[in-house]
Amino acid sequence: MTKPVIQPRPCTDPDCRGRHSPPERIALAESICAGRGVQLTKLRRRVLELLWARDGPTSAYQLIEAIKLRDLRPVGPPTVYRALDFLRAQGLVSKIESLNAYVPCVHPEREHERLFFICSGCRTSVELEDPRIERLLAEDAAILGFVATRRTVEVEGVCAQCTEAGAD
Amino acid sequence: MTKPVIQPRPCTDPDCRGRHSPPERIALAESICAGRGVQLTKLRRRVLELLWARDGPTSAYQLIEAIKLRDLRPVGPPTVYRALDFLRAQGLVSKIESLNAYVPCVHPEREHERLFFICSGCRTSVELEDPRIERLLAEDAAILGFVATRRTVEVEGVCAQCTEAGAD
DNA sequence: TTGATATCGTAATGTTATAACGTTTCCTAT
DNA sequence: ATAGGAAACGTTATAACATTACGATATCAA
Repeated sequence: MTKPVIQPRPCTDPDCRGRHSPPERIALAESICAGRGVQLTKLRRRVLELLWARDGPTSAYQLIEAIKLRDLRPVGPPTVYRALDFLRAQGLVSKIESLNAYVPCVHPEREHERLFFICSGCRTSVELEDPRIERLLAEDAAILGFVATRRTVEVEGVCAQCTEAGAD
Repeated sequence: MTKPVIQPRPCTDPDCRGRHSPPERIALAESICAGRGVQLTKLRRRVLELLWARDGPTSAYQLIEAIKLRDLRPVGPPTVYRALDFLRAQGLVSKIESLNAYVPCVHPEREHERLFFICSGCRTSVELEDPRIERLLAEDAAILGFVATRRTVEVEGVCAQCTEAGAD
């Protein structure tokens, strides 16, 4: 049975070949967008960079704040939400529904569904792929005659480090 | 391999023995709460009844509207959110995170995790249990050393009826 | 250059959820 | 019965998240 591919930060995937620094993440995003004929504009790239610069799931309004503080001009909510919509559509960013927050995707070049493990101690999240779960969801959907378009799988709890630290 | 227990409305579970009319749902909730020594107050029961009276996931503010229209006194958001928190804690109601809306649980007496299939055509949802998915999530959590407390599994798409009707 | 399309800016508003604090209700011990 | 305490509820205000609507700008192809 296939082992799930574990992708915390830092990534433990042996296939990564070091594509982990922010510039490399952005370069990968650029190349993906170029290959698809869509534009990773300055603003969209900025939002993606900010997400990578953060420790955990980030709300749209935190992004607005970050841009206000560190950038040229302030932006309004629609501007950031449009950028997030684009990045989500390209699989570069995922929304954590249970937090109303956004995270950059670790391996956008693999067009897989993702699961998220969200620590309530340190407010970080870990992204995983598990094709076995995808298969079961597809099976259940088939039983219902349901045509699936999107999946949300989120597990809330306490990560190993926070458990050790006694925090929660 | 265990088949998932399918629980649409109307329920297809042969073990149900007809516990499906709203009064029976409420009676079941009453007995569960009594058994746990917690109170299903008038307001909490009212919110649960309203959820059962609806066709699909219902927002907190729709509940506030419904109470304003059909009941004695209007209530504020905190009142409804408190009732929802209680009902969720007792497993009588689930929140659909991807919709910010709430649904009554079909079989609260079974204390299982649930998955939801949400139709974007008719805006209804179907609740399922699939222990196999629970097992895989537990396994992935164990690999991460993650202690899980809550799960959210939601599949968005188009249900069989809406597919047939050509709607989407 | 012109027109078409995509992207972004801005103001206003809509929607979802919680904080803070006061009141009521109900149970229990005396 | 009644004082004390806990749980539930009411009320006002505000915080947090997201979208509508419309205009301005940029980009690119014909």
